[in-house]
This record gives sequence, structure tokens and C-alpha cells, in this order.
Amino acid sequence: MSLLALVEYLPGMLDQQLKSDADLRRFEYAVLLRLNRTPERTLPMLNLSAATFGSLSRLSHSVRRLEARGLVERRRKGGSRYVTLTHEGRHAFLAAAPGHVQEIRRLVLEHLPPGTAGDLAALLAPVAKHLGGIAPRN
Amino acid sequence: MSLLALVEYLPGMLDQQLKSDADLRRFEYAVLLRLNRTPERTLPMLNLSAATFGSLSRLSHSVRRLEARGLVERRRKGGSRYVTLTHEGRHAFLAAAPGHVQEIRRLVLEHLPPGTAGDLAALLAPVAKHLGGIAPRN
DNA sequence: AAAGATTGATTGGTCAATCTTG
DNA sequence: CAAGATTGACCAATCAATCTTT
Repeated sequence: MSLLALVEYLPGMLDQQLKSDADLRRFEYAVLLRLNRTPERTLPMLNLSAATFGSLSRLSHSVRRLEARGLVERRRKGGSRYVTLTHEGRHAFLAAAPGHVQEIRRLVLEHLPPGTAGDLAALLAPVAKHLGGIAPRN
Repeated sequence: MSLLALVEYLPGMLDQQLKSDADLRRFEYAVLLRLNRTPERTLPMLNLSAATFGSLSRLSHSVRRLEARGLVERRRKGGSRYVTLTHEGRHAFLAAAPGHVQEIRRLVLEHLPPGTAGDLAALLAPVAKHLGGIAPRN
């Protein structure tokens, strides 16, 4: 039940913080984060959708908006579409990251019994793995 | 990170199951559940919104739809509005519950290391309590 | 035809403004 | 006026249908 409460509360609260501090949705932040972690700051849509836990359709809409804001660029190459983080996008991500990490710390990590973050990770890792395995790939 | 993955995946998957098996959203299910647990199957909007982790506005929209489907009724009493589960609503809930519980078991509980469900609850309880305490009451 | 990606319609949620009752 | 509740405009996610490149 606590897990379900978290699942209900957390997304909304994280969204609010990101929106008011950086004008980004959680999902948009995840897109920028993944691109920034990648050597060429570039990924094909399909990989990006897997890395962000989102459907291709959701990603496509989201990337269109991010491109309109100048935070990413798209180019076609073969049967795939590559998305690249722009300088402006990188700046937006770097500006948003500390506040967001801090918010997660404030909302979650600080309230775990001391020293149990690793235990929590160990419990949830197999669940996350399973969900990732059966998630709808649309 | 596993927790964040859960928070991304779970809601969508639970919604899908509920929608296809019972034509209900997660939040609507929560509304029916709470009303069903209550002696007179009746609660004022404000209490119901707290019990379902939702804003008053969200609840209001949601209850309007549920009423249109005959699953709940509303009546005004003093400064408050009371929502009551109808027979039809109770049936819908009872029909949906086993499948939903089963889905949670299948997605989450079965993949926790055996005997650790209690540990997980112990870790997350203070976090859930904190989030409940600072959740926006709009 | 298949894989990758996009689009458009619909719908649920959020936010801010508003209504209603005590 | 304050508390409880509703409304409407807007935005993002979902779903199904479609387009494009190999």
C-alpha cells in the first residue's frame, strides 16, 4: 500500500517541481538526460523510447515540442530518425538537474531509514527488471 | 533508480489492466474502493479526495463521470456534497477487484525476494507518510 | 511487407477562476 | 468572507490509423 501511495504521489510532485523550476515535464527531462549521457548526444527514436520508459508515440509528440523549443534536433538517417541534444538543450538540462535531484532526495531518500537506500534498491531491482521486460512496446 | 522505473511503469500498466477488464481508471477504482469500505458507502468530497490521493478538482471531474455511468450518486447536505456508491457501482467494484489485486500481485509482489514484502513496506511507510503530509490540498 | 516513426482524435488531469452554502 | 466544490480552458498521454524507408 505504501508503494501504491508513492506511485500516486511522486509523479505529480516531481512534475510540479520540474515545471515550476525548469518548465519541463518529467518525461522531457528524461529525454534530455538520456541524450546528455550519450557520447554523441544522439540516439534513434526507438532506443530513446526504451531508455525513457515511454511509447514511441509519446516520445514523438514530446520530441516535436522539444524541437520547437530548440532543445533537440532531428535528422533522418536510413530507416531511423536520430535525435540530438542541442547546446541550448544541454544548458536546459544542466540547469534543471541539480534541483530535480535535490527534490528526489528531499521527497524520498531523506525519509528512508538511514543506510537502507541500498536495501530498497535490492528489493525493487527485480521488480523493475520484470516490468521493463513486459512493458508495451508500441 | 529502480523506484523511479516503477513509478514510471506501474501506473500505466495498472491503468491498462483496469481499463480493458473493467473500463475503469485507476483513480475511479480508488474512488469506488474507498466508498465501498465505508459504513454507509458514503463520503463527503473532501474526505474522499484525501483518501484517494487526488485533488478536489480531479475528484469532481471523476465523480461527474461516474455519476453519469450510474456508479455513484451525489447529494448536497449543508456545506458539503456527499457521494454514495450505488448498487451498480458496488457491482462494478466487486467485479473489478479480484483482477486488479491479481495484477498487482503479478507485477510486483511475485517479483520481490520471498518474504520481503514486509521489509519493503517498512522502508516505504515513512516516505509515503511524508508525501501524504506535504501533498497539495487543492 | 516490415520496421521505425508520425499524426490526429479523444480523453483525463491540472490550474485558475468561479459558484454556493453557512 | 471562508470552506467546500465545480467549471472551463488548456495540455499531455493514449490509441489506432497512417506514412516512410529499406
